[in-house]
Amino acid sequence: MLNRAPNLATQVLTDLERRIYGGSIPPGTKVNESHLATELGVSRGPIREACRALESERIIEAFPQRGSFVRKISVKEATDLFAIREELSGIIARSIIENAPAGFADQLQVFVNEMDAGIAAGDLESFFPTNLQFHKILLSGTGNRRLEDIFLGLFKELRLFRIQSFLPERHFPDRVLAYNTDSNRGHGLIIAAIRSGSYETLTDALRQQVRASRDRSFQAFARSTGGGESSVGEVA
Amino acid sequence: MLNRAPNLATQVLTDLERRIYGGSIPPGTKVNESHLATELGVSRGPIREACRALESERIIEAFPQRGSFVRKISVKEATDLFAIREELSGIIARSIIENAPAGFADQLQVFVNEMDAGIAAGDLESFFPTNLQFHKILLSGTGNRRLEDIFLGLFKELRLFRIQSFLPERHFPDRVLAYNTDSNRGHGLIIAAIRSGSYETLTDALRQQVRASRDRSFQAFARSTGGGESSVGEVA
DNA sequence: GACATTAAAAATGTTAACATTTAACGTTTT
DNA sequence: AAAACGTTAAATGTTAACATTTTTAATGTC
Repeated sequence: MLNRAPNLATQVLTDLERRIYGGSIPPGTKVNESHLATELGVSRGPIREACRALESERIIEAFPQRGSFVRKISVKEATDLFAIREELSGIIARSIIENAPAGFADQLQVFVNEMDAGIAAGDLESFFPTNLQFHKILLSGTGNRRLEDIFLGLFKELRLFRIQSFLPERHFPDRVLAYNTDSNRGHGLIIAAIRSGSYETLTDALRQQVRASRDRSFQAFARSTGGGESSVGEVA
Repeated sequence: MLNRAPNLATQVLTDLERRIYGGSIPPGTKVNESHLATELGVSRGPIREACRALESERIIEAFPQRGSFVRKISVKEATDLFAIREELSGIIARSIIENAPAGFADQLQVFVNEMDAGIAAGDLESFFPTNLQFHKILLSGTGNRRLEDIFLGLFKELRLFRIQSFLPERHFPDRVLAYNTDSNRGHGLIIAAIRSGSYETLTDALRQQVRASRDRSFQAFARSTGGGESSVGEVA
């Protein structure tokens, strides 16, 4: 195992999250406790604890006596998630304008540059983690810890939805890169809005980012439908 | 154990929640795995799973090698939670007006009547569970499952905050009953707003309910401060 | 009497084994 | 060949025991 967390359950948790958001355990996949335990060199206890946590985070779904499966997000669910994200734009913008420290925009710019570099290098793997980092910092600017958690939860759940669409497009890197380019352009507008100091401008930028993200996601999903049942396997 | 859930961890989870929201395990209390296991007649495995779930739900806080403690909610945190609840009023109102089925208001009225009856009978214990039921039904009217979960999560977390204030007032039942009376009056206004079919009216009613709830909570907290460190014990 | 030291007790972290249920497979039957 | 059955393998649910750490209590010292 890679990290040095205080206990095994937490290590398993972060490792599982990394795999799921990395796409190596796609939605619909069963998480086999014994196999995963053997692979990670731990017993099933910590695995079960990690799965309970992921279940509460709505990342996996557990069926009694059947096992745990990475959740599949339906179009209806994704629509609902995007709607909530959009609705939170106002309070996020207001909180950031009121609470964000000096140099906050510069801090965010670093991640935008990093994502741009990744795009230029044709790197498909690094965008999500860096994007997540960007949003973590962005939300930390609100000073509202709970708002942070809620938004990041929605963000991660929507990642599952995108994976369903993008996995079939893994061999069309240009599409993913185009998606990332658009997304990162939006990040730039958010930073500009923060610099403007205007609550309304930032709200608009955040709402627009959510809408654009939603449209891109649904377009990708529409393209992927047809092979829509997606691959369902078993892991570890 | 009282319920017939599919597995022990789920049973322990619901039992622990009932105890915590019932006030028998107040914020700050440590949850002793061994003691609880003995009391419930199960091993520590299911206990640890339930604790992991409660940790993800932000009900308890786990410190490595130290144990799990029922969370104490600070005034700052409560303020943040109320702010998010208020901000969600718009999308909740809109979703309910658009999606709620016929007879929805009548369905809610049942719980308001039940709470009124409890108040009249001087029952301090039944208000929260029934109030939770009211909000569960109310939120289910949105048709947005995730919005439901987020709101109920905030609602439960705020319950922890209120418990901190109300436990010292346990021997001033009139104060709690006055609180409940005010709260239930707000429920009536929400139902009336739903009947009106106006999105704006319902939004106002929901916002007003949040604000009133916040004010009442902070007043109770202010009264309880001084004995503010609250009782910290250990449980089962 | 307060403080540091140390030994005992208790609590958490972890594992391996057992019990029961579910899934998989081959066989038989129609 | 398809479906139903029974058997076997595998996976989940659960427990009890062990290892390590933390807490508590006792002891001794200043």
